[in-house]
Amino acid sequence: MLHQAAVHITSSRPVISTHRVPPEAVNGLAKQNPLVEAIHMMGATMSFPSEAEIFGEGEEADYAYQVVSGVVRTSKILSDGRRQVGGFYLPGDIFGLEFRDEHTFSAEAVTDTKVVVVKRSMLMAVAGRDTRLSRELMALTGRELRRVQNRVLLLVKSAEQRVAYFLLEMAERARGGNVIELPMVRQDIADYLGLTVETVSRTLSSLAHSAAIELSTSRRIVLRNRSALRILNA
Amino acid sequence: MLHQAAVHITSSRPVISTHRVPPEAVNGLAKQNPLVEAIHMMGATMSFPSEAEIFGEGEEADYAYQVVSGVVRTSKILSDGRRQVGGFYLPGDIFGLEFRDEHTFSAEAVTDTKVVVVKRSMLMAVAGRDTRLSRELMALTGRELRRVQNRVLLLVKSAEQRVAYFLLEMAERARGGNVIELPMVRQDIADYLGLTVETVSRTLSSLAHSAAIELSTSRRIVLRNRSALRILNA
DNA sequence: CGAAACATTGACAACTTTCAATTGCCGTGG
DNA sequence: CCACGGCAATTGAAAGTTGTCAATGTTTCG
Repeated sequence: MLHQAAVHITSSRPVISTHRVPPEAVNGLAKQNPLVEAIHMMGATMSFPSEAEIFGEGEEADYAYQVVSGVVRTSKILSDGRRQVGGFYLPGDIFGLEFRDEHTFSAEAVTDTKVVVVKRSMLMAVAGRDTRLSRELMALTGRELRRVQNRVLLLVKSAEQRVAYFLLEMAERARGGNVIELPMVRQDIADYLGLTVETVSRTLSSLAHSAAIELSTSRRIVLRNRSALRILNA
Repeated sequence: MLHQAAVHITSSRPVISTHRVPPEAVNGLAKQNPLVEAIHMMGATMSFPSEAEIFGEGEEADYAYQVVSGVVRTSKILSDGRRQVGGFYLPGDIFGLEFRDEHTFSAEAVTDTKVVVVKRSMLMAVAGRDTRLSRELMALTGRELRRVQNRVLLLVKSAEQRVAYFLLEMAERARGGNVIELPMVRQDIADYLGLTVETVSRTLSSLAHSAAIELSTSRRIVLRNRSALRILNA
């Protein structure tokens, strides 16, 4: 039952820069979203090197974050030593916003990463006055809840289904068409899907053999037959 | 991979009664909770016989519900025919409140059940004026999110750990001390934990052999050694 | 270039599901 | 009241899936 768990300890310090990032810089979805606007108006940008911790599990959840560039993962170490990855956040995604004073997960940079940080109290204060913002916060929460519920549904499926789902999800979110450049290592994927690295690796190989995907390099995957992947998921 | 799935089809009609239920009637937690007060002020009570559907997956989520008596489960049929149970709701618990217009899960009465129903729009209207209520709604959402996240952590554990967790959770929520009167059948438990009935049954038998629990009848379980169960969870 | 980290593959073990049979429980009707 | 039927629960045996351990191959980066 004990999978190996990859626990990275990095003490790299983040670089804090005070200049403002124009909202348009992020994924183009900035306009018309009051939440994104608010974050960029009031926030400061910070840079984290690969594998650096952005915040720790149990720390006070005083800030909300939005990815500007790079990729972030949230994770939690289970009592048996394994690690569960809560999710991956790509440019434009918001993370770290909690409904209680402690972070449930920790957050780490998967690659060199830039994020915008804003104090939660500030966000809440504005939300008290701006209905659109508070509505947007509700919507964000709803999406987050749905995302976690989908993970529950995912975790009762077979290894093949989980991996197929992961590939389709990444392909859609990263918008690289059929080519996926994975920013994370196999261990991250395994801990996200509740599998071992070996099972993830074997499943990918098997999907490659059945011509559903192509493994150019271990980090670059091409979807050759999306519907085959979707059927697995079905 | 295909477990058997228990799909119950019942066409029993609910009984709608218009009289108000005094808030104190519910679990004693009514006072000081503006959300519970609001529900009972504005809501109507409905009765559902065992296994009746309260709302269906995909239906419009116009109402929020609170259990008065009995037990409710939410569930979803997966494309492969299996069923995933989202959660069990005991007297006092609120369910069916969504952030979008469709229900993600369906809800059924596990036993004969009485619930209070309130229109979501009414709740939201009041929340717009009453800060305490809107704060309570946020808190409820936060708890729900945490609950689902815990289920994610649960589903990556062994069958024994899942069953132990389930027993401890039920014992705590039903407040029967060490005696648990299970309102649901084994299939419900299995679909909640992402296991098969056989595995649940075997695990319970094994826990009974190791003297951690006692199976008086299949519906009545006595916790004999809570710390043994907790260690499994650890 | 070479070491270290990452990824893949194989063989085997452990856990869970599947299929099948049996037992126990409970309500209904004779 | 008891017997019967039906459903729920348990148990057994076998198969399938995933995890574990170990070896080998590959990539990355100083």
